[in-house]
Amino acid sequence: MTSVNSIKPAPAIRTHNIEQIIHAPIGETARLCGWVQHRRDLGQLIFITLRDRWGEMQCVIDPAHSEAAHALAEGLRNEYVVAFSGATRPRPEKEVRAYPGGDREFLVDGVELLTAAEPLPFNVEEDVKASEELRLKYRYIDLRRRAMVRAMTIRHKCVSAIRSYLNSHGFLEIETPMLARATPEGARDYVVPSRVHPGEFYALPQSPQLYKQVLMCSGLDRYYQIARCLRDEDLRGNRQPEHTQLDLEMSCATRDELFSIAEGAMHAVWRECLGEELPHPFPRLPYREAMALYGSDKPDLRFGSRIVELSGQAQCIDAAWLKSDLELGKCVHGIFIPGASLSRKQYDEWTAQAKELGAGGLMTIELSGEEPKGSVAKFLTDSLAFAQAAESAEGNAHGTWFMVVGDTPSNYKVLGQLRLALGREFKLIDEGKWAFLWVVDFPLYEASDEPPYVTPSHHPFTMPVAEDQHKLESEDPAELLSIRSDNYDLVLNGVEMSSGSLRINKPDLQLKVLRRIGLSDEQIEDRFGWFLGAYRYGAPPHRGFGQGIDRLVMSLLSLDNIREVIAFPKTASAQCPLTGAPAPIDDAQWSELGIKSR
RNA sequence: GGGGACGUGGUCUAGUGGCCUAGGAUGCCUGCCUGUCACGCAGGAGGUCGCGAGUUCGAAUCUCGUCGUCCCCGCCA
Repeated sequence: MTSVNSIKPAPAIRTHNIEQIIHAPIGETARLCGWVQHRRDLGQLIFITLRDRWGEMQCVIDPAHSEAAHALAEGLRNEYVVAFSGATRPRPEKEVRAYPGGDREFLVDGVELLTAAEPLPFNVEEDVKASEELRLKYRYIDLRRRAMVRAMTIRHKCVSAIRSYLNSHGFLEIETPMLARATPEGARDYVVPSRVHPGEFYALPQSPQLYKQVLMCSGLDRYYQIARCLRDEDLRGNRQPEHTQLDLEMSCATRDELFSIAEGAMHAVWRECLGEELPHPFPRLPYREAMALYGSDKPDLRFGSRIVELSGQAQCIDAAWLKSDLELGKCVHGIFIPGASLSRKQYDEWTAQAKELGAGGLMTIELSGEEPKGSVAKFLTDSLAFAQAAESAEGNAHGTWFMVVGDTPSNYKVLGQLRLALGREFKLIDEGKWAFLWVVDFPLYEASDEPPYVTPSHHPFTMPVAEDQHKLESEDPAELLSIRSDNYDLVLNGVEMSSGSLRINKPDLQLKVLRRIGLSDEQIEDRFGWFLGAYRYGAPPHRGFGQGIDRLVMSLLSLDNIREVIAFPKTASAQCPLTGAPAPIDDAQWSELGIKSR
């Protein structure tokens, strides 16, 4: 019998990766492996840029140094996988470059071709020219690009920073099933047929929401999971059928304690991924104020130009149509855009946009010059009022007021949208800024078009505040809409990053809320009976949130397309160009599953 | 479900009724070249203009349909 010790270790395929050889002392002997990024054949001398995940190294093959290596190197082509043995040496002084490893080159004395490559469907270059469809079809090539390696690396660091932060704060990472039970409401489910139970189906989880609440009932107390969430809905630039979420839940925690954990995780991520320190603590804004000041439940705080009520100042606008609107009880709201000055054509374009958003029209007063200009300037009896309002809103009276008249919620909506568009147009947004904030105290319900004309603004497991719980019995939508809850979103630069709440932990209250969304007792028992059961045997107060990891990584990298941060994403029609999924299954599978095709 | 944009050698693109036998760049192939780094120079191969129908003497170009991609609205508790 051969002793373990008698087997000699195989010689190394690779001794250094490129990052290591870049940082090794010059003169280091090594064997490098990588892809031929580029070959520059000068006839005698051949230069090859060798690429691996960590970097690039210029390799020199000199026939005067090694005839054999040179003969082999002549046959190398782009994206061949090779092993070069040799040693680094300093570059001639004139040839030194500023990039990493630009002070040295790798003089090759042995070339081994590990695998040849056919000519590629597109070039591996940073300024990629191939269409996105082609990049996805050959994703394994696209992922060789530095930008993609960076995205995958940052994504890894982000998740890893979150894990290590939460692990050190007493959280357990617990996996929950992918083969789950369909729940009514919400998004459409992806469904998986059961072979063992013909005609019955699992649903892939839209989120681990119910499982994590049950884990709290089990007393696991602090749970998190980097969880895949699946929803069969139409896609967008920042939406995929499967996305990854930091799902977290904690028992017996105040809102402040939960925020401190969430903020700590964000601090860890920014430190690990970008080496930046975020402000502490993140500002908080009640939902009601967010709507009144920014016309949005996810305001972009990278610039000002808040919404201001100008009904008083509007008395100085002597126009009959405006007076009659004000007498009808309508309000004037406006935002002041410092530095903005509009041509007639631009004014018409902004007016068209305001009308599309539901405004009757758009009033402007430009305060940049001697005399006020703008659409209602000629009706002004006193421009000082608007100058003062601009001064107190923005500390600046050079710019333009954009104003609408109407009922307050509609004004907020229009100005909230205009604010973002104007902020972009007039370059008010500080792109280098990370404007985190908590939007808190969302109402339990928001208005809906269908009976009962309200829908949960977060989800039906959110705790209504105690004093408002009696209103759950009401049939009046206005009454229902006034129910408050301990419900919060984390917003970054105008994008919703996470969403959470204090959960209901009393079975009778949970039952009431589920009835409220229009479910019969029978449906509730059938679909949520198991969940309510968990609540009957001792459910602690608990709260948590879910945070979109894809969006987080997009923010870290300043990308606006979710596909750029996912290794193998789906197209807008939910297909995978690489594998061809989804695809038909064969007849045997149909019959084995006991289901029929339409 | 609705709306919009796009589809031309491997890749990116020019071409808006005849001047197109479809131009360029890059990649690929051949040759030359010892300090290149998007190497350079010379030559070469490579296209039924997404697919189908129609209008026209004539269609990459106009019309309709269809397929695919992207974006927006709906949808996404």
